[in-house]
Amino acid sequence: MLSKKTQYAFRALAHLALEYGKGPVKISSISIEQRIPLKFLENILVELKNAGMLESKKGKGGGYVLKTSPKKIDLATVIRIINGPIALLPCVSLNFYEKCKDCDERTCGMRKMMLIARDATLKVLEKKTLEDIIKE
Amino acid sequence: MLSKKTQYAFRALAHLALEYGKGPVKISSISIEQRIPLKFLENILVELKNAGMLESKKGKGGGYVLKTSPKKIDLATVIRIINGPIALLPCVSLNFYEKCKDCDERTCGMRKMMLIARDATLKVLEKKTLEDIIKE
DNA sequence: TAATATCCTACAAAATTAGTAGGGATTTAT
DNA sequence: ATAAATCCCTACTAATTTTGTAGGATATTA
Repeated sequence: MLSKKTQYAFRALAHLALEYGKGPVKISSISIEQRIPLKFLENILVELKNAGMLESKKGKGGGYVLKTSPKKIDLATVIRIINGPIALLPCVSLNFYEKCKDCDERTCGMRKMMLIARDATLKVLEKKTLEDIIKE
Repeated sequence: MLSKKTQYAFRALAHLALEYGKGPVKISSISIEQRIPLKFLENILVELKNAGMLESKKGKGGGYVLKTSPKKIDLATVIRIINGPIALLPCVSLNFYEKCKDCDERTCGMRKMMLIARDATLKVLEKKTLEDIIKE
């Protein structure tokens, strides 16, 4: 399951997607309109910014904007930044890979199945974007 | 990601699948061979039993057996028993559904995307079984 | 220089996960 | 009947992760 933090991230990003092209949006207004705790949201937006998904501007008139079009921001990328791995096991994760102790990867049946599951999930999450979320 | 407990569960079930038809297997021998903490494994096996996946026998010569053929035990069922929901959001879970507060389910774009992702994942996890895990 | 806003570090509370302890209940063998 | 073997139940503890909060530093604008 996605953490609450990740759900907040998606709400904030959807908000920014709707304002895309209209200039910076303040954290505080996202916080209020999306009902997300202000300071928690700050952390989230900084993380997204550090990951290269957002740009920020300080001072009056400042705020956050999406760095690229909502069409180009896919859901898998967002999840990886805030939530972590998408795969069900570390040993089948593309971006957070960790070898498992006691199994031989070439023959491990569990791993094979989890690879298939991962691919099926990724095929969706890498194709769908913020655009898909906001379009009614 | 699957919890460590769930990974233990799969290892224990794969073990039982390999012994399927050969009589009960003791917790202690699963614990040793699969390197799973004994008391923790006890909890896991009782849960699987209470969920109807295993049968147990007490006393000498006792232990656990799969209640049905490894072919009939799919991965989604195991995950739901030990790990919980497979969906990425409570509002798109079939077995652990919870309504989300601030969204209209008919129009929520996030929900639509997560439904598609869930279906893709489930299609794999409901089709693959313990048999698939143990067959080399 | 004052106001506005993001950014940084650190902490704290709550929830979940992982594992342990100790003994009770049931079955089998002697 | 009794002892041994084995699962089963309740409760606790420890570790980790999640969900925040606090307070101020830094940058920008007017």
